[in-house]
Amino acid sequence: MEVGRTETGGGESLLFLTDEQLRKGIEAMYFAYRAFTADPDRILETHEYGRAHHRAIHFINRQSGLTVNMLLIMLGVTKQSLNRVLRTLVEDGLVEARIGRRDKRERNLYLTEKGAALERELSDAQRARMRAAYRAAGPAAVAGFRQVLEAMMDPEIRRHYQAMKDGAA
Amino acid sequence: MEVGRTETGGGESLLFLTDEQLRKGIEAMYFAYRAFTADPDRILETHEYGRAHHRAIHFINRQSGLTVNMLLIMLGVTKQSLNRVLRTLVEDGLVEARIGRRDKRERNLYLTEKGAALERELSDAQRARMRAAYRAAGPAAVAGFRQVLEAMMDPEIRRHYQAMKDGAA
DNA sequence: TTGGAAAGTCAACAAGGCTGACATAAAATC
DNA sequence: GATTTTATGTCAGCCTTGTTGACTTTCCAA
Repeated sequence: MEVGRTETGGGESLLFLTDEQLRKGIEAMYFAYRAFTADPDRILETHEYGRAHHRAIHFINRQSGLTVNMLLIMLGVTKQSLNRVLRTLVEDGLVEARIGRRDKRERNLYLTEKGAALERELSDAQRARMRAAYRAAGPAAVAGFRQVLEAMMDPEIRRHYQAMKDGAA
Repeated sequence: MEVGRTETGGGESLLFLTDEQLRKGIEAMYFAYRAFTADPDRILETHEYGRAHHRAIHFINRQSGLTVNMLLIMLGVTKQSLNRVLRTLVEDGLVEARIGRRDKRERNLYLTEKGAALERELSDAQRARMRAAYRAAGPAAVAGFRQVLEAMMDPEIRRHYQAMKDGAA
């Protein structure tokens, strides 16, 4: 609590670590996250889906063929909770669950064309806001934005986040 | 969608606006927000409260004496939803709702000592994570972090966010 | 004095978390 | 080959926190 009100020997200001600065950061996270989810939420309403469906669709699109267990780890929810969501997506023909080749206990998840279409609609909207914010803030700010967010994540999740590469399984 | 893959005439790279960069930003927001709420959530559990109580307590602490209507705007929920939360906080003696001096229809909200104690416990935990992230990323990154988050907010909320000054009503 | 704003309340409902218990198939191990 | 572990699915019930709609009370201001 008494941290950040002095200068280091090296002369680098620590004023950015005052409680007031931290509180502004906390509020910024809260308000920005609300805006961040608002656009997809509006779209989801018209499709009779919720935020949980969006998350599942996002990660299945991101890493086509990932297993239920992997998705569970990414989302950090119980299998019962995920299953409810996943079942409706499969029933509605947005997601296909194929039995694993090597390990037949596993289910590999894929978006159907219909699922991919909804994913595009959702991520277009979300990216539009993110792009506007990025453009307004500029590349240096964006780099800092990403650095702070990464530092805030739980370490295990951060590893998954950093490992996630382009599209393919 | 085809944006960001070229360079401007001025030579400034727009590679930070590619869909892949935007997607990483989206995922970073999601994962970081989850970590951001995890610590307070654990504390709230032991007190039989939820995230909604935390938010109310946060803003009442931040702007002591604010009205129910103002709190409604900050939180972006319905009065019925807020009322349920606020009622338990008043009943449990964490919040005091005083009738407005000028306008007696209004209720000005204040934290009691007990309420302030819980607020401190919650925000200490939340600040600890934020401080660690700030320290790891450094002041320049923090400035960028705040810039991008502000640019992402809805304009009306951003005005409130920027207007909110230190403590007093 | 009356219209409308601020606040409170009741009821009903939905999404999406949770726990616990149990079933099945397949893989892994003894 | 028998047993245990793992991955998945499913049923039932609970909680928090959001929603809508209807209605009341209080009280400022035109």
